[in-house]
Amino acid sequence: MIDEESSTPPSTLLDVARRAGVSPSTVSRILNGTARVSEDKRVAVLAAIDDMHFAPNQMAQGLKKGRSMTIGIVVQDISSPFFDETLRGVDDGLRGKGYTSVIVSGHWNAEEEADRIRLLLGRKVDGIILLSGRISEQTVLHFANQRPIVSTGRDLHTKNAIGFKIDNEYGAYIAVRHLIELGHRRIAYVSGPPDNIDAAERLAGYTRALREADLALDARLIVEGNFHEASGLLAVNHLFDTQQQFTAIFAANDLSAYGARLCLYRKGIRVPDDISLVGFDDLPGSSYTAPPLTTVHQPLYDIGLIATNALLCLINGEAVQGTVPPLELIVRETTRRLR
Amino acid sequence: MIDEESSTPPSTLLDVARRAGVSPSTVSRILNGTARVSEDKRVAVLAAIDDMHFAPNQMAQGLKKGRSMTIGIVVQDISSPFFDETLRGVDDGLRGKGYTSVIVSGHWNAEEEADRIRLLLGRKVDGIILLSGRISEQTVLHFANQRPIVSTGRDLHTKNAIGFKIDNEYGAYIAVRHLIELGHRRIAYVSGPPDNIDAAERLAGYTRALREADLALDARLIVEGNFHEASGLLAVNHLFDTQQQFTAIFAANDLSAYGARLCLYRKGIRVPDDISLVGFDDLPGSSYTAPPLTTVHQPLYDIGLIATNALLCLINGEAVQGTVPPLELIVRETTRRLR
DNA sequence: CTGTTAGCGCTTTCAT
DNA sequence: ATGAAAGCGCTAACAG
Repeated sequence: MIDEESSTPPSTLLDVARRAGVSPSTVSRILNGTARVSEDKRVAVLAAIDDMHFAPNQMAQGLKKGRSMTIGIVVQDISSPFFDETLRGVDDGLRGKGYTSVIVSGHWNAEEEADRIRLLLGRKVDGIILLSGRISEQTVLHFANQRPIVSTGRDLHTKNAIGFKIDNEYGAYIAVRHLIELGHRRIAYVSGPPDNIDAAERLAGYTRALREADLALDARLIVEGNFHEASGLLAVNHLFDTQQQFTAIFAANDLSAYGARLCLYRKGIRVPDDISLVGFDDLPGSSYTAPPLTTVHQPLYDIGLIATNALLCLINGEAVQGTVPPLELIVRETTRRLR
Repeated sequence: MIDEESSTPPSTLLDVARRAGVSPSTVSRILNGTARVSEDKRVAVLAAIDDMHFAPNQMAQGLKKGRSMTIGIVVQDISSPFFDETLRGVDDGLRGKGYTSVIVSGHWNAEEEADRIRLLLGRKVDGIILLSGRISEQTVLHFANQRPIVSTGRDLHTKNAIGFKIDNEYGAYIAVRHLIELGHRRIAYVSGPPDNIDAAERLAGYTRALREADLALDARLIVEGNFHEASGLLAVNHLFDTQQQFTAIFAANDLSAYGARLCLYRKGIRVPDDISLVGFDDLPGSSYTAPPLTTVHQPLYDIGLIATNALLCLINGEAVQGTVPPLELIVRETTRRLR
């Protein structure tokens, strides 16, 4: 291999200064627009920067300024459509602001999550966005006095930590009420993990909708899932194995709705003709399932965007603005009127 | 709000040294295991570190050592199941290695991609993984003499840049051959964007399979898509609008296969009974569509893992190891024998 | 085994 | 308007 292409040692601000025949401070001033510089020097420096391919070393800048221009994002799963949508919002919220994000995963584990936050803090991120965090509010607050934090899934509102929460109970409520309005009386529920707060709230919404309609709550119609496709399939299978009677299924999230739908397909049961199905999340793929899924739309993208703006505000000591749009039922083609 | 919880100014190595009554070098040595230190001092330092909640400033470390312990990942879409799987591989490949990754998106745009790479370089990443890059090989090589790069989608093998390429042509070939073996004669193709190299190669595979089976290539059966769901739906719609006769559809990727499937559903056409369908990618969701999708499995996760290991090798000047497993057809339930 | 010293590349007073 | 100098927090010779 020819070595002439070999690693150019990256040029430094000092190199540029020498080449342009000015002091380092002058170069720095031009770079940051910190002060006026005479036109001739400016031109010389810009030229030098250009043909030396100079780019400031962000680590040096960061060390000096005490700001890394990096924010940390904590997700629970590096590869899930759920987090993806939110990340897209974050990405857009950061665009053009000069910030970069580093994404780490807590893997749905409070222990690991705290660990990753410590890592981010060591990396001197300027702020943290916590998505579906598992750690306690107290822990969040603890970390928050090192760096500002905005978190989803909790209501927080202190000087350096704020949180947005969506109304899971309400979301589940409107989903089930929709089914009831369609004439369904026996509605099965594929739940989320019992230790998950979102799951618990959705269960509460399911319960309330039933109660308000004077429908009996039948525990046999509630099957535990874990938010993944496989659990949806298993859950519905279980419903059939135990010979439950039902005309509709409400799944705690879209992924488990997909699993439920596959189970139904396997059994030759038509959706929505024989059984209605509604999910929760409205993942991007849910408008392209066959048939497209009726589901509760979570403003995932907006949440990412709003959280990012809020964090930027906290970082700059500005007042935080923006609220999360409400949940909304998207009626597509997996539900229909009974009879 | 009570201010007593207010921002603790993060303690520095010097603080620790003072508190433990030793020199900064000693603390550094303990931190890095660089040299032996007497037991009593070690204990004192560790204690100090502990109760001052000290964590080394990575920016300072990085500046000094010239290594940021960060690698950059360039994807084209921050929220796509395709990149997700690969990122999961990268994440696992990095685990426990002390490296953090920063993910940026080129948004399927060569210009922006180059921009993001420059950004990563400015952030002093120790290496870059380029996923489905759009920039020219020359550009990659150019950047590569600043930092090692490993790229997917191209064959590269220089001192500081290596690339892995999957055999798209072969993948498409086995997909179509499967259909032919099942007795299909008129096989429609929903292509990818014509300027996309992967798409072009897949088209070549489709063509070869047809040719080898002495089947005529009918241009009317080839409809342009763009790798997204909507384009799959539109493409198949177009096929019907123009009254084409076909018994099977090969879609250039899973996402467009989903769209195609929805179109078929809308028209009341059964899959696979009336029409067979095969995709390309094997996204995680493809085993949970109804019916589960027959598709060409791309080892996305492995690609991420292997690319990461390769990059780590490049960074440490070690010999690069590992090859990407071959593509493989996963026969599920959207294809069936004709008649 | 341990402390002193000199920077890594940049920004920022402080003079001029 | 511009340069000299100090220093962000850490590591790595170099002495001892």
